[in-house]
Amino acid sequence: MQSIGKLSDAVGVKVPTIRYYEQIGLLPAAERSSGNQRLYGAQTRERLAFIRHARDLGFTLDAIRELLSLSDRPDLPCAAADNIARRQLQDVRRRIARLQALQDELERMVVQCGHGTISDCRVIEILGNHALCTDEHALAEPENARG
Amino acid sequence: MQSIGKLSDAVGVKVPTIRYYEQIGLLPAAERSSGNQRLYGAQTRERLAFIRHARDLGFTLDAIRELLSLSDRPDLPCAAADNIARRQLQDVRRRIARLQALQDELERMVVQCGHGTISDCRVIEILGNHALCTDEHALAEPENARG
DNA sequence: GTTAATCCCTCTAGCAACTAGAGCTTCAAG
DNA sequence: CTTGAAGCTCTAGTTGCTAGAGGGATTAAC
Repeated sequence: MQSIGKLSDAVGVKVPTIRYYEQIGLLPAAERSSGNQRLYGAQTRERLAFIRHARDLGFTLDAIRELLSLSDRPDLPCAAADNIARRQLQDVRRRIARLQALQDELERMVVQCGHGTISDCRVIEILGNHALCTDEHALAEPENARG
Repeated sequence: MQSIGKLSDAVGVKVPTIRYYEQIGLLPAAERSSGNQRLYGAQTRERLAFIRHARDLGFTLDAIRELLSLSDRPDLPCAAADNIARRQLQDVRRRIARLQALQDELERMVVQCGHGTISDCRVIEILGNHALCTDEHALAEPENARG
């Protein structure tokens, strides 16, 4: 059994974050030592590694909760988990496309800098102008919850 | 001059969000009608459109504040802006790299999913197992402030 | 010219997903 | 057996919004 600090080091999730995950029910309430300190076994460590990895990949805690509940019932069809992944993939592709456009503009700006003033740069114009957006971007539904 | 509601519809930013941007100083204090309601002209509308797109691209409000400080002073020599632009570009490149790794992994998941039950599905396994990560992903520095 | 619907106002409180700090207890190394 | 790190609980702060209460303004219909 590991202390919370060792678990933190092993998995790469900060101590308060682990406690937070327990608090919101993503991790089960940990066993306690005689002195009331949390103790973790392999199972919880794996679960935490799963959570950490999914967070790194941009999954919300709600999506992770969903995935974890699925993994507890492996007899269900795969489609549910697949749907979550597909939704994430769509979002990621959209973000990459937009960032690519911005990267192009910023690169051009940096190149052009040194030959004039900011007013020559098109970054502001590009970002302010709907007409210059890609179709994908222009049609994007209102985005939220990126907090 | 537009009411806040029309502006909201035109730009695709919710009314309370516009007021919030004013509150934190991203937008100037709006003109008011005789009845104390906010009125907006083309200039603020463009500024808001800029903010919206930059947010869509994943920039923090602080980064946007910086970019806006460029457009607020287009007479500055590019040398002054060069630094900011380069830093933003670095950030964009890092973002793209991370998202690309994420995209690859999600694509792999979706391909491998789709037959059978969750027990056959590798989404859970892939997310739980660091060894299956791409190098890029495995080496990613801890991400934060996504909340 | 009034009434109803719909906007708009300010203010406070809440969300996700943490993070930081205070003030105290427990553990492990020397 | 001390001392310093690590743990505990609790509260409050962060970012970027979002929702609601309780009221005033504007507009469209009658």
